[in-house]
Order: sequence, then structure tokens, then C-alpha cells
Amino acid sequence: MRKPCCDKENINKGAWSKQEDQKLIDYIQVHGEGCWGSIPKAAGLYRCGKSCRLRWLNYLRPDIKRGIFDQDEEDLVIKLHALLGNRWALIAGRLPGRTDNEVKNYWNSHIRRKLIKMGIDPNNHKLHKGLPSINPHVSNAGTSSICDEAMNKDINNNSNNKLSFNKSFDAMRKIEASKNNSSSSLNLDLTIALPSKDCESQRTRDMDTDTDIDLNC
DNA sequence: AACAGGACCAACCGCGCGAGG
DNA sequence: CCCTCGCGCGGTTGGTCCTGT
Repeated sequence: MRKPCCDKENINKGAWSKQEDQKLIDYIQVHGEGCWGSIPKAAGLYRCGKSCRLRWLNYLRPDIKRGIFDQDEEDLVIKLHALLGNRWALIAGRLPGRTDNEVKNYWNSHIRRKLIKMGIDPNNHKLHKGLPSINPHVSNAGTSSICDEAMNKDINNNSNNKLSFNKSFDAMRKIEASKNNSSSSLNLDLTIALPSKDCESQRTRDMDTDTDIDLNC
């Protein structure tokens, strides 16, 4: 049996107060991120390290972009989900300022419902047989995923603004290939367009994470 | 105005993985 | 090797807000 991540006694749970937020922000601004296990004590917080990490990454980080997803972001989430499945951290890594939690929540509350309404299975991005589609891009029911068309469109339209995915994505492709080896209809040429204005912040972000992606902006 | 049900989202939980001893 | 520990991830929960009746 695994031990709990932290001593449950003297540990606050639930919503964070403004004072707690400020303590965490102040501490990280001075000492930087990392060593989450020791941060609560050092910062004078009665929280476990995991809770501090989550609060910082999902809410307090200064580069977080909040608010509703625009159409480009939503499209990208759909495409990336079709490629990667529920790998929210990887998907969020392609959306500057968005967190995995936010992407996951947005998927579950908005996109998933939207796809279902359109007659598209959100798990495999294929049309349900027999259901009408209101998506003009999808015409070959049951044979092609929604992202194939969108991907091909992007690849054709953005030849000078492409992401070249290297070894991390090679690994990802292997995983996906083994997962889908019997039924995959995805085009695994993982060349995806991003808005050019985001490239620089994206590059910075990738340096901070292990998502090892080579960008040609 | 009051209530119910749904939607949204912050936070928690447990597991897997990698690093270090 | 094996074990322990810390970190990161994805799934889930629960509180709050919103909307319809």
C-alpha cells in the first residue's frame, strides 16, 4: 500500500485563499519553481507540495491565458486529441498559456459535447454510423476521422509555418501505432500548423518542458 | 422567488515513471 | 538490481454558478 503524498494532519484542503496564493507567488518569485515537497514548509503554507504545484501551474503562473478558447485553439485541440488521445499535457504544450487541466476541462465540458451533437464519436473522432452530420468537412462516414481532413487542410495551407515533431513525437507515434495498428486511419505525418505569432512563446515554453519539439517559425 | 438540473472548473487522488542511493 | 522518493499526469470529485421551469 502506497503512503499518502503528505501528512494529512495540519494540511489545508479545498479552495485556496488569497493569502495562500500570495505566499506561494512570493515564494516562487524569490526561489523559483521546483522542490515542491519543501515549498509548503518554506513558504509557510499548510498545504501539501502537490497541491502547491497544481495551484501554481494551473492558476497562479503569470503566463497563463484564461478565458474561453478561440476557434483556432479549439480546432487544434480537436486535431491533437485525434492524434494523441487523452494526453492532455502534450496537447496543452501546443497551446501557449493553456494548462492540461484547462484543456481537459474544456474538452469534457465543451468540445466533447459539441462533437457528440455533430454525430462524431469524441473518442475516435469518427462519425457514428447512421447519424446525420452537420460538419461539411466530413463526408465519408465511418471511414475517415474528422482530423484527417482538418490536418490535410492545414498542411496544404501552411507550408511555411509548420511544426516538425522529432523524437518525442516519434515515440508518441509508436505508441499510437501500436494502439491503433488494426484500425488506424490517421495520417501520421505529424506536421501541424500553429499561428506564427505564438511561435516564440511556444519555443520558450518547450524549453521549460520535456516536450522536445523543433519549431521552424 | 424558489427550486432543480446542468454546466463549469478548481482541486484532489492514485498511479506510473525516472532519478538517486 | 532493488528500493525509495519526488514529480507529473490523467481521471474524478465536489462546490459554485447559470438557466430553465
